[in-house]
Amino acid sequence: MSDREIKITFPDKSVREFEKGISGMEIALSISEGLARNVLAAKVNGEVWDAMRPIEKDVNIALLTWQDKEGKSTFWHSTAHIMAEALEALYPGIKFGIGPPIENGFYYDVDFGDKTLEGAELEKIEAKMMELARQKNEFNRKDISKNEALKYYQEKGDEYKLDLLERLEDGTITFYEQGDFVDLCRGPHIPNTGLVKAVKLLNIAGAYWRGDEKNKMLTRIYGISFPKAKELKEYLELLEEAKKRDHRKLGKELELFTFSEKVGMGLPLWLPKGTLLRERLVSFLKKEQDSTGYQQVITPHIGLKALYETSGHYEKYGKDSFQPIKTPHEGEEFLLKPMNCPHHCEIYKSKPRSYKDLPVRYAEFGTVYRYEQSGELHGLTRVRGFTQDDAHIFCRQDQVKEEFIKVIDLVLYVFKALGFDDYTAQISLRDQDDMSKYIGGADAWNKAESAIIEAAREKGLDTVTELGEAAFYGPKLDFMVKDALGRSWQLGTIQVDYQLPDRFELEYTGADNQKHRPVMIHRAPFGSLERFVAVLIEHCAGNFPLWLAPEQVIILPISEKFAAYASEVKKVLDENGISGEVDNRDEKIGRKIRDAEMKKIPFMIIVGEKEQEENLLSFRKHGEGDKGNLGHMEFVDYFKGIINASLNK
RNA sequence: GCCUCCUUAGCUCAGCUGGUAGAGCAACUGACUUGUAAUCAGUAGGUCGUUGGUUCGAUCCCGACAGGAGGCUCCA
Repeated sequence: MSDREIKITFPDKSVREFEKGISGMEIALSISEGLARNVLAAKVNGEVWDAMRPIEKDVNIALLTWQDKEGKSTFWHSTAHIMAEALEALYPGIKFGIGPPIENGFYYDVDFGDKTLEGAELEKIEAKMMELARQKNEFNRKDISKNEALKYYQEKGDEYKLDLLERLEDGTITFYEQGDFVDLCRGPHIPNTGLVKAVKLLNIAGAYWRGDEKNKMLTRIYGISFPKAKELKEYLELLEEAKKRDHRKLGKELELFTFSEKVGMGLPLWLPKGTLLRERLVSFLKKEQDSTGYQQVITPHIGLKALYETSGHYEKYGKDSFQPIKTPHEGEEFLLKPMNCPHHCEIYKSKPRSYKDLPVRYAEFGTVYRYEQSGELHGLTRVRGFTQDDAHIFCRQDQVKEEFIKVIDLVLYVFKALGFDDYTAQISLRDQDDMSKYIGGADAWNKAESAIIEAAREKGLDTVTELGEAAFYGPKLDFMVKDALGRSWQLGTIQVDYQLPDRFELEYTGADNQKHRPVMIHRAPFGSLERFVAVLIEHCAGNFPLWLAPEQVIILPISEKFAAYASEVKKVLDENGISGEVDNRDEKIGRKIRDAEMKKIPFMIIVGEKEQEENLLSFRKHGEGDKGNLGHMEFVDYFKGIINASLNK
């Protein structure tokens, strides 16, 4: 082999020799024209490169197409550049922030100066983008010196790009050029604009430059693009489908909860059916907690301001919270409780504790109130008054890991019983560069963080670690679940806390007859009942597991002549803890079935002449249709069998 | 809190570049007494989110406020 040749290793480990300086695209062409047509980028030694970029040495290569995640990102990133080109053509003089690909599509942050971009203009931009795409302009990569780059943007007067450039090292800077547009960009990009066959700009939003509220707000345009028009259509249909699962829509349709302008935004009103669902969740968890050593406690909804001064919450959140409640007594102030822990600390303090008493586990379905920013409220997932399935475990340092692991087990059991198998476990640690956000010393933080990391590892959890996401008093392990539209929400949470025990001067007497400080673990498997119910609704599209369904069965008499028999059947169900009503409306059976199906009631029991004569019931399963006849108790057994199967550990 | 958009009957939505509104479903009344995803007929229901302004005249145009949607910031 001559030194003009290099060895290329493919994902299947096969090796071929090519001439030095060959590009990913040329390699693709050597395999097949079809592949070459679809190649968007090349992964070279694990790094995504432009397909046209020459390769100068022996490497591993994987050719990326639309099927690959990185292929899609590259495609969307390039589309963002096309959008920028279109915008510059339509609105000369605008300035650009950043324009990255995201999970589904891309965005670009733009400073339009005095102009406000209106939603109606998006179509015009889309049309311009498609026009540019059809020109099949190549994306050209160009190494550029920092000085030259600075000069270019100084002349252009784009302070955002200059801001970005200032943080970059000379020698690592590249420009990408397509058509008449040049952008500071690390790349990579697709070979040419012509690969983009369909574009949809989805919405306009405001976004602060560098995500900092103090900076200017830029206009962010979100969009998505595809290599085939059909795929865009399918994507938009998928979005429509997802909207049907939206808990806000289903919550209204299934009469679970509502909001009232008069009561106030972010303050959910639970309707009877929603309350029943919620109570089932509560008793499910209570039962589990009772058998794992928790004790229920109840504390009031308000507490003296001094309580939260002790806990540190007032200092941290006081000015952004619901303001203190005054009383006729001058100087007396109460706060709506934003969390239950201070109250629980005081319960712990109500009597002397011995090391033999620990761990002590206090659980409360505690309703708390937080003044969330108005723009952040969202259905049941982000509200201003909500109920946490809270508990605080007070234990010795040597019990922390074991307790933490027990809590993880509980959370996983809850998720399993409800069919959440697609969650991520996130370890949230402090931001070491900005300790002003937190209370407590580095030593306590180190201990707390390593306790969480170890426990998660021991349970074999698949975790991601986020720095700077910790609570102000301690690190946490959060369980995140996605909603119908792919947005991630935190459900279960477990937090280790060395600060509150200090602040409340909690103690226990050790075997050495000395006073010691307990460690506190905050935990909530659901997180909050509101958010949990919201995500549950979207997860099952309103088809709740049988044991949770607010209406488990509905009895449908063929005509009013069988109303009496229907009540007999209902009595049997009632006696066996099965909840359901009789549909005595003056309607045909087809209509009653249809309505019950729409209400997503798991079982329909149909009773008419035949059933009455033989003392049977005919039943249907939601979404499945007629399941035949059973005796009353046979049905009860069948029903209970389903529930037991889904709740067994 | 900040950007863009939205708000018409209980619900889902029509309403042609300004002349005080319409459908389907639900509700109510009556007929039908029904066999596995919508029986028929009739009745009633809205100061077009609120509030200023422009106009002879505003659901429609402009402003403010409230609520909602999608983001940003935030999230004990």
